Amino acid sequence: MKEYLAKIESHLHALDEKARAALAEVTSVKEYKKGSYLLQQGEVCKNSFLMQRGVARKFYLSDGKEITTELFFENDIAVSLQSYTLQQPSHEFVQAIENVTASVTNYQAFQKIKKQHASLLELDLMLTEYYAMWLEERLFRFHSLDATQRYQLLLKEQPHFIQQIPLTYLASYLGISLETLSRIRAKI
Amino acid sequence: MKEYLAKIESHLHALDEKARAALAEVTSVKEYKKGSYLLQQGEVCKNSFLMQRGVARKFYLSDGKEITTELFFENDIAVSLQSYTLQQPSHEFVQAIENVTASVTNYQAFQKIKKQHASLLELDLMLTEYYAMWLEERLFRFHSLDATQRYQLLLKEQPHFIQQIPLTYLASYLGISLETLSRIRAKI
DNA sequence: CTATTTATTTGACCTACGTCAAATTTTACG
DNA sequence: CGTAAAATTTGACGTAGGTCAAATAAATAG
Repeated sequence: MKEYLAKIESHLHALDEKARAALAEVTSVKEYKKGSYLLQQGEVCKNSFLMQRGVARKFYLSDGKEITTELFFENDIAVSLQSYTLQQPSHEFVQAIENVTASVTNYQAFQKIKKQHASLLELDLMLTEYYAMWLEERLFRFHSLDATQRYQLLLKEQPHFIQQIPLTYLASYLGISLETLSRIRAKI
Repeated sequence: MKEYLAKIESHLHALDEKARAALAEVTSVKEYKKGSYLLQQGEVCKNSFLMQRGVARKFYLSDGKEITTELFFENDIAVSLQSYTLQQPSHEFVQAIENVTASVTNYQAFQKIKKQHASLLELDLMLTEYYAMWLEERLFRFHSLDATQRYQLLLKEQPHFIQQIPLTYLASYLGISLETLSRIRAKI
């Protein structure tokens, strides 16, 4: 699955000049202060955010509790897929955990240039496939691994998570309570 | 999200003659007996299966236990996404629960015609987006609903599941044990 | 029909993890 | 710095849902 990222990367580098220019045209760089929102619940996700710097998270509210569903680092693309794809109000928030610099691409504009550049359409497909595989993997982990195993795996794969992400977000990302995560860490 | 299915449907109907012909060319109808496998673990998923008739399920083995991750009915597309996308050996099985008739489309051939018909590429993207949204929804349910709520929701949305699917598969699809599902049903 | 397998229910018990509450540590800021 | 606020740890206890085992019930074969 990691190798698919490499494939996407190389597809990106192989984009022809015109496609690249078209993409640049509909994209602009923006800054978000720590704690601010790239997307709010109820708002339509009109942009995708290619993270250039900083960390963000996606979460929704369930019973007033924040459930963090994704963490975004450099080169990740932050969107609420459902809101973005359907252009409907989002259930999710996207929030900067640290100051964020992102390449912001407008949905409508991107839709338009995908019609003109099949290579961008291909890129979009690859990214979506990758995200779907990532979701499958996440589902697998919830199903088949216990809290400790999930934590250890995350630790192994993404050691930087632990440095930069407050425990609260980490715990909810792992689908466990704050207290349980603390105990797991004490144990290991 | 349901409305996106309608959009896909209408995109499908609006396909130009050539794209439609190209698709037909790389597709053939096949039959699978109840209990037989459309895809085995270890095998590369070289085809997608558009279900025309019958029911199938996708599952993997965890500790020798079968975890059912998806159920396929008429008009669903059965694949192992990871194996299909990466063209690598599958972790998952796809098995006919009842006799199945499916439109079988070859991966390589489809890749080729997507290059010639942007409308097919668009179709592929829409299907993948839909699947990703479906996975997000599934994840949400595991996270935020308890066993009873998950069962009731499934019951409401897909009443035919209950008729046609053995309890074992249903339980594992819902992420609960056979016994718990039985107790839930007794209770309601 | 009867027998044998297979699916479902029921019961007893267990455990991973949640919740609530208090203690402690760390961080941020006047 | 010192103090308030936020984050993390620790403890006590509850519970949803798992596991194992046995009892029925339903399906299928002979």
